[in-house]
Amino acid sequence: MKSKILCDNHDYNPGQIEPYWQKAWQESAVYEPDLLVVKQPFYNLMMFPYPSAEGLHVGNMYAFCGSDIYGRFKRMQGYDVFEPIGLDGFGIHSENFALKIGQHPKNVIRRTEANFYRQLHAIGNAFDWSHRLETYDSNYYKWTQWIFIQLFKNGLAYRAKASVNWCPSCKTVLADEQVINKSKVKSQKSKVGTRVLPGDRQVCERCQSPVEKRELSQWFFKTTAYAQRLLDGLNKIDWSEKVKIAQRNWLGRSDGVLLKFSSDIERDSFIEVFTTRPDTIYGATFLALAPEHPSLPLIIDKSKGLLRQRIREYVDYSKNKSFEERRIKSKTGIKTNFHGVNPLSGEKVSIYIADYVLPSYGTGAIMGVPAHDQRDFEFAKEHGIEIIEVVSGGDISKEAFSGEGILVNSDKFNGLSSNTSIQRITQHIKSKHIGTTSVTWHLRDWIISRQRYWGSPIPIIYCQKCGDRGKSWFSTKEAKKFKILNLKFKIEMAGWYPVPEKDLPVELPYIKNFKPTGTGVSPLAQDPNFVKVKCPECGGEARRETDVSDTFLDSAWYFLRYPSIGMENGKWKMENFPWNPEITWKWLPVDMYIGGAEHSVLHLLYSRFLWKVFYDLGYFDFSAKSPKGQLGGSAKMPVSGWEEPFTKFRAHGLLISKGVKMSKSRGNIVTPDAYIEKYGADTLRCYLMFCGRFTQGGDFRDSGIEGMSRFLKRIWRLVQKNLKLRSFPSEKKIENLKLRGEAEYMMHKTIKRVTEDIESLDYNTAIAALMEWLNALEERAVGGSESAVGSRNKKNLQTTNYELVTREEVETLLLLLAPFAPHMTEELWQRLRAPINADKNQRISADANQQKSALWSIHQQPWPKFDPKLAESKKIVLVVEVNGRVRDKIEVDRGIDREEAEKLALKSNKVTKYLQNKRVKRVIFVPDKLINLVV
RNA sequence: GGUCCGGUGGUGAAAUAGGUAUACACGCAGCACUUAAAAUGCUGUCCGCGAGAGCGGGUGUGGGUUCGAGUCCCACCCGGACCACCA
Repeated sequence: MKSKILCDNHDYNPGQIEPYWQKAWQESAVYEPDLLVVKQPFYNLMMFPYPSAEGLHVGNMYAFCGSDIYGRFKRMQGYDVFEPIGLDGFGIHSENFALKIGQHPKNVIRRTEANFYRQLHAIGNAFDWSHRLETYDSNYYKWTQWIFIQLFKNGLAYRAKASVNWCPSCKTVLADEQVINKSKVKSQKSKVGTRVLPGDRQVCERCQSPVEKRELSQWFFKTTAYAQRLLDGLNKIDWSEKVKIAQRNWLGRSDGVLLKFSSDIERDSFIEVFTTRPDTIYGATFLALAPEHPSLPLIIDKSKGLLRQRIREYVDYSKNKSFEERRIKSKTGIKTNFHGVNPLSGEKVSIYIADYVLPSYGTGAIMGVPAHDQRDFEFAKEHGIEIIEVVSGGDISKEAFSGEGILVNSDKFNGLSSNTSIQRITQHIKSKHIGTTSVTWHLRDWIISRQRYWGSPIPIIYCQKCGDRGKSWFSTKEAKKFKILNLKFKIEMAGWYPVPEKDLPVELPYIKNFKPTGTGVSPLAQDPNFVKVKCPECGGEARRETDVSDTFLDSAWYFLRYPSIGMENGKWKMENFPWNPEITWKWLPVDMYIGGAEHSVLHLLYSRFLWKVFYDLGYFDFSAKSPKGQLGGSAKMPVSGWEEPFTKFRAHGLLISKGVKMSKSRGNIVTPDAYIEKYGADTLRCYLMFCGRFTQGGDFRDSGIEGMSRFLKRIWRLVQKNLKLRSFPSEKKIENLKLRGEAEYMMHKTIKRVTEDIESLDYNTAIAALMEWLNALEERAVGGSESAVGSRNKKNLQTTNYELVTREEVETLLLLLAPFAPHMTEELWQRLRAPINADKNQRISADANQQKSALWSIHQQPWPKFDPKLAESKKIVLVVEVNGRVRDKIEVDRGIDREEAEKLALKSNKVTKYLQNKRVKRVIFVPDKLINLVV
């Protein structure tokens, strides 16, 4: 390592300092803990970016810096912090960007990768660059494919027909997250008076055409099998409450009953419905089936003449209807000639087909209770169906009453409250065997397939020959080791085989015309060399699956991969298993995860799902008996156990610009590069964190950053002058100076505030605390007050006021600021620590040996400690109120008792003026805060 | 329509087991330094009345609880985020 030459200029020059220390840190691996050896692992993770656009904007930097500050803080607290970084480069975002600029994704990604990593270096985060990963690297997606295969073999990945979002203009399937509400678009364009109305259009994010539905065969992951555990697990983890709520809502557990209405469609047939309101069953005056309901073919078959024709037309019409039409407010539907019988009232009710009934929720059929459900109410009005009130409390002539009330028109349940009757009726239904209690979820299975190019090819092979004979992987010898007992599943999967694991990865071929085809087939289908493959079972001609997997699959496990990268040891080799057992045991689950709230329900839910699958499949079983190998090193005992991947998660707020959200369409995206160039990364980092509370976001304005620049310059000057003006021969003495009084209190108070504020991510107030302390230190330096420090040479004091700031204070200030401004504090720290050349009375550069010593950097120093007693002032301002109004403030000793406080309060003229000789009826005394005299 | 979060000076924002509202910073004004400007430093800066001490008002609106409410409760208005015909 070359000798470090410390910059000796007086001026703060971030352009010179920052690259210098970034290089030095990397050369001596300050941020690269030995994952196998270190004792106190702390996995500090931030959501990795998708390099889709023109580069990182300050919103991204905001998130990364916030995470980095926490990691640096933890490192100084003695943890061995691992803070990896990578790129989520596969997926529609990146592909769309490539389409937009008319270049191939494989070429674009090389440029964006370089640009992203350049920006990520420039911001000065404590990344461990030796563990980076890119999801589009075949060394990575090999294992994404492997994961797909494990799910397939365990019956958790299956193929089925499903309606998906289809954009007729872009001619492609869209992910759910690419379908947006038109009203949103409007309100973005003109802020004036647009309101979000119900039933707004669902449009394509890119071209704004209305999105349609299409029935396509898709691969699914069975997330619904884990619904209950995904819900239960939320209680074990320390996450932002709003994210937990969002997940609970998305999982959407509804408790209700499944109820059978006997029907005359066929002999002994029935229509089953789900309801959460069994108390309203007596008011069910019709049944409505989704057009996709399984009994539709039979109904059409058994209907006659014109009606048959009309039902068929209606079903076709609604199935192909765009979302826009189907979401329209009017409730369309058609009456069949069939009937059901209300199992409680015994009334005969008509069966309708109505497309406001969703096929994918509940049973795809509902009992219509117009009096107590608004949608049913509208439908009944339109179709002249009887409306019977069974819960009193509303006015059902105007609208449905969905609240709770007292039951009427409900036979023997009349007079009961909704709550009681729900229990009683449910009991009744169960005892009569006409229904059961049931749980329905909003969560649906995860559609994995994407008919796009830029993704990980789904590693599955289809063999027509085997399929015709009803054979599949599930009829192979290997499959017997797995417990897939569902016969129907085996039949449905006929012809499908996973790619043999030894053949992974299935490389994404270079396809010149990577544009979405519009035929519902991925562009990969164009490449015969890719498609043509031998059947792994019969050896005959077969074809590959040409869809790629959803990019959310790539990002659902990346954090498991990071620590293992480049860590081949013992029995574990990268090509054997995706994560090193020893390392994984030691480093996972993630200790702190920071990311955007926009991923509350997608990424964070998918990650939890996969993790639970891995757990069930024994991939975290690293015990000696496990086939995965023996365990070594010291393991951490995760607080949340091994069933959750992220022990702690905090959502950062949204950084807005000039009052509104940053977006391309508004043209208010701020890129960090120019700011780093002008002010330096440290200033930008501090300013970003000062904009507002980290978990709530902030407003980025150019004017504000100037103030932060001033703050850092003042720190620089304080330390620099303190260093320069200090006479070296007496340095020893200065070091021994003891703080006392106000100065001591200020220091301990500031350490306390900064420590607590960083822990709770309130970085803005942590910086404010540092500013307040700096103000106090400067005041002392300029004012020359002697009282703050121990005995001093008075003569010396006149010329060297900056010496009034002690070494201890200067060092503490730098340590507290280090997570926020890592480069500048490092430079000043090294200057303070540089040895002195006695002859020249100058500091000399630290040499290579010194900096090679294990803990040379400021970022490796222990975090300052505070004494809780010293962090409290000796004196406090006691507020004196009369009848709850502030009348005086008196300075008293901390810990003053009630009697003493009252005595002092009554001495104050300002107070007695308001008492006017009236008798004090009551005295409220809040220790060390206030005394309130009530007259 | 649902769920959640927020609404505090000219601006970004502090302060919640109920206890000094506006910390910290920006901006602005005045002053110092300068030939001048920049930079820097100092002083002032919630609003109204007042020369001043001081008095009164004030945390989206209207009520309530309390000795005391930015904070808790009820109703409403506005903004944002996420979800959305979920039975």
